[in-house]
Amino acid sequence: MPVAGKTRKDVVTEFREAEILDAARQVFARRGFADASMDEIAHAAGLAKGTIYLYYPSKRELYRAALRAGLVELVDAVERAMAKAPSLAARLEAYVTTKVAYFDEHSDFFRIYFAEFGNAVCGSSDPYFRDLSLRQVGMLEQAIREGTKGLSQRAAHEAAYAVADLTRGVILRRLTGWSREPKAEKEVAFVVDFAKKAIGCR
Amino acid sequence: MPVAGKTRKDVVTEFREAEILDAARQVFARRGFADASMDEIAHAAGLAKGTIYLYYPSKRELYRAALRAGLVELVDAVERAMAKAPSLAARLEAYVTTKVAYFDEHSDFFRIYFAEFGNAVCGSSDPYFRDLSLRQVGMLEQAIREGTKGLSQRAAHEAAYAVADLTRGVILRRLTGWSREPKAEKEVAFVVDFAKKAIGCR
Amino acid sequence: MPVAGKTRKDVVTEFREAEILDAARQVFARRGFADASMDEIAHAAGLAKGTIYLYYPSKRELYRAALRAGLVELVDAVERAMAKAPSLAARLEAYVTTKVAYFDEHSDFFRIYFAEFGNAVCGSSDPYFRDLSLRQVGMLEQAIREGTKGLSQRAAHEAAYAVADLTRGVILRRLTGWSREPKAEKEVAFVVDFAKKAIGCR
Amino acid sequence: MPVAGKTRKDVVTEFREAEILDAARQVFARRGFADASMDEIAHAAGLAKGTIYLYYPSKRELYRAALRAGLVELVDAVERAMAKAPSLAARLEAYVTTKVAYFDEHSDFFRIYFAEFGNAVCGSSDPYFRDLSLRQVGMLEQAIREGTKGLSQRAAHEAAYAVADLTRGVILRRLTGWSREPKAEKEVAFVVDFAKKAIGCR
DNA sequence: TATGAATGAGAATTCATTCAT
DNA sequence: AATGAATGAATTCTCATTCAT
Repeated sequence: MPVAGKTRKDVVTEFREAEILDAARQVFARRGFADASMDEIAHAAGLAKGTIYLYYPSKRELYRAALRAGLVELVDAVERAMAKAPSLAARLEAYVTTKVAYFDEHSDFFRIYFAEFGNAVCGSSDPYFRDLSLRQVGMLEQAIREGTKGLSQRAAHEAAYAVADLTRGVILRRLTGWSREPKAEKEVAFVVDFAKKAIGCR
Repeated sequence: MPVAGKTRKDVVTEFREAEILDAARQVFARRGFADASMDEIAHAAGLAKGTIYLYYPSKRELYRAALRAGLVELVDAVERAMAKAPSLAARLEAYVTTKVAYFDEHSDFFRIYFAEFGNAVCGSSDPYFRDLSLRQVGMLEQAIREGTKGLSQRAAHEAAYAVADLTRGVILRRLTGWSREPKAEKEVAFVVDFAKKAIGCR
Repeated sequence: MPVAGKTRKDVVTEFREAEILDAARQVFARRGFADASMDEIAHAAGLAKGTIYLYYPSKRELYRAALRAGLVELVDAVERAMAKAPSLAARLEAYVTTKVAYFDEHSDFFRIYFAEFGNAVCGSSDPYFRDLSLRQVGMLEQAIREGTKGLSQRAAHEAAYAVADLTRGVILRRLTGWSREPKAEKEVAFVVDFAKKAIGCR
Repeated sequence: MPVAGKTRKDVVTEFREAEILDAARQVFARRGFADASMDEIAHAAGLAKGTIYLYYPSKRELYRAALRAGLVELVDAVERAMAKAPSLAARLEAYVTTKVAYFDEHSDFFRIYFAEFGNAVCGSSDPYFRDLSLRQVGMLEQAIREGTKGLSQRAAHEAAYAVADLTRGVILRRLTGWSREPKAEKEVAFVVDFAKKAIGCR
C-alpha cells in the first residue's frame, strides 16, 4: 500500500541510507578516507559491516555519497538564503553567513569538503564537486554583476572568487581554532565589508 | 677529520636525506599519504626500502619531514622576498608572487601543504606547520601595520588573513585548472589590488 | 484431503523442489560448487533466497540433492535401456549410447557428476554416488558374464570397468571439444567394438 | 659470486618456490581450490601468509603453478619411460606403469589434475593443461602407429585415447579405494592386454 | 509459505616495519 | 651502511544462513 508515492520499504531504505551516511560522514571526517574503516563506520551506524554493502557497493562509493549529500545540503542552504536577500550586500552576507553557519554546525563535514579541493589538484576529485563549487561562484558572480553598474565581467568574476576564498578562510580559522574571534558575526561582517570596499571603491 | 664542522659522514647523510625527501615529496604528492608506499618512495629514491628506515623512523615521520622541508623552503623564499620590498604594496606583491611562483614550480608539494590545513581541522596537524603558517600571517600583518597609519591592529590582522586566503585561492585555481587565467601576473595583481583597496579605502 | 496418497501440499512441495533442483543444477554446473551463490540459484529459480532454505537445509545439501537427482535420472535411463537390449553387444551399446546421449543433453550436469569422482579421491564424496556408480559397473559386469562363456569373473569385472572408463572418456572429449568427431554414433561404435574385441578375442 | 649460473639468491628463491608449491599442492588437493585458504597453505609451508605473495601474485596463480609443476613432472616421467621402451607393448606398458606409479606416489596431485578435466568442460582450464594432455595422447598415437602396420590413423587415434581413458580409470579406482586389486602390476597388465587385443585383433 | 534485510565469520591481499646478512 | 626477504596485523568485501514480517 504505497502512500504518497513511497512504500514502507522505501521509507526504511531511506532511513538506513541516512543513518549510514551520517555515520560515514563522522568517521570519514575523523579519520580521513584512507584511515576510516568500514568496520568503524558500521559500528558508528549501529549496523553490521555487511549491511553497509547492501546500501553502498564500496567504500569509495560511500565516501562519494557522503560528500555529495553534504554538498547538496550546503549548496541548497546557500542558494535559498541568497535567493531571499534583497540587495547585493544582503546576498554577500547571506552567502558568507550560511556557509559559516553550516560548517559551524557540521564541522565534521568540512574536512571531507576541504579535502576534495586537494583531490581536485591531482584531478582525482568528483566532477559533481567541481560543478557545484563552480555553480556557487557563478551565483556570487551574478549577484555582484546585478548589484553593480560599470563593473566589468572579469572584475565580477574575480570578486566572486575572492568572496569564496575569504569565506573558506574564515571557516578554516574557526574550525582549526587559529582565530581568536569566536563571534561569527564579526568575521562575516569583515568579509562582506572587505568585499564591498574592494568592489565598490574607485 | 671534521672540516668546517662537518665530517664526511655528515655530508653523506645530508645528501641521502635530501634524496629521500625529494622522492618522498614526489610520491606523497602523487598518491597522498595513505596510498603512497614505502616501496615506491624507495624506488623513486634509488634505494632499498630498508635504507629509508636508517634515515627516518617511520612513514609518518618521513611525511612530516617532507612537509617541513617544503615549508621551510617556501617560508624562506617568502621572507627573503618581503624583506627586500621597500613599500607595503611591494611587500604584498612579494608575498603573493613568491607563493604563487613557488607552487607553480613545486605543484606536487601543494597537495601535501594543502592537506595539512585539513588535518589542522581535526587537530592532527604538525605544530610546526601551524607555527610557520601563523608566522607568515604575522609578517603580513606587520607589513600592513607599518604601511598604514590609523589602521587598527584588528583590521591589520584581518587584512593579513585576507591576503593569505586570497593567495591560497589563486594557487588552488591555478593548480586545479579551474581558472581561465593562465598569467600569474594578472592574478597576483588582482589580489594585491583587492587588498590595497580594502585596506586603504575609507 | 489426500488424494492418491498426495495432498495438494505434497504436490506443491514436489513442484518447488523440482524447480529449485533445476536451477541449482544449472548454477552449480556453470560456476562449480564454491562459486555458485544461493542468491544466483534463488534468482534462477524465480524465488527468494530464504525460500530455498525451506526446502533444503544448506547449500551443501542442495548440491547433494542436485547431484542425486541427476544421478537417479541417468542411472534409470541406463538401466531401462540395458534391460530392453537382447544381446551382450546390444547391452553394451545401450550403456554407452544412453550415457553419451544423457550428457549431450545435460552437459551442465556432467561437471557436477565428474567433480564427484574427484571428491571420491579424498573420501569426501556422497556414499550414494559411490553406490550408484558401482551398481552400474555391476550391471555391465553381469551383462558381460551372461553374454560370454568361459570368461572369468575377474575378466568380466575388469571389462566392465573398461567400458565405463572408455565411455567417460568419450563424454569428456565431446564436452571439452577436444575430440574432432562430432557424431556420437561413431564414438559409441568404437567403444563397443573395442570392448567386444577385448572381451571376445582369444 | 655466481656459481654454475646461479647466485645464492637464485638458490634460495628456488628453494622457497619449491617449498611453497609443495605445501600448495597438499592443501589444494585436500580442500580443492576454493576451500583452500592461503592461511593454511602458508602454515603448511611454515611461512607467513605475506611471504607466499612474494613468490606468487595470487591464489589462482599459485594454483596454476602447482598444477603446472606436477604436470611437467608427470609428463617428463612418462616421456622418459616411453622413450626407453623398445616395442609397442613396452611403450604402452611404460605409459600406464609410469602414470599409475606417479599418482600412487603423488596421490594428492591427482585431485588437482583430475579436477582440471572438469574445468576443461566449462572452458576455464589452463591451456597448458590441454596442451600437455593432448601431447601425451599424441605420443601414444605415434607409438601405436609405429608399432602396427595397416592400422588406420583414425584407429590409432582412438586407441590412444582408449589407453589414456583406461589408465585414468585405473588410477581413479586405486585412489578412491573402489577397486579390490591392490597390485598395480595386475591392473597395468590388464590395460595393456586389453589395448593390445583391441588394437591387434582382427 | 514466502520474503529479503541483516548478520558476521571468513578470505584474499597489502604494506609498514624488522632484521639477518 | 645498505639490503630486501619475511612478517602478520589490518582492511575490504562476500555470502551462507537466519528471522521478523
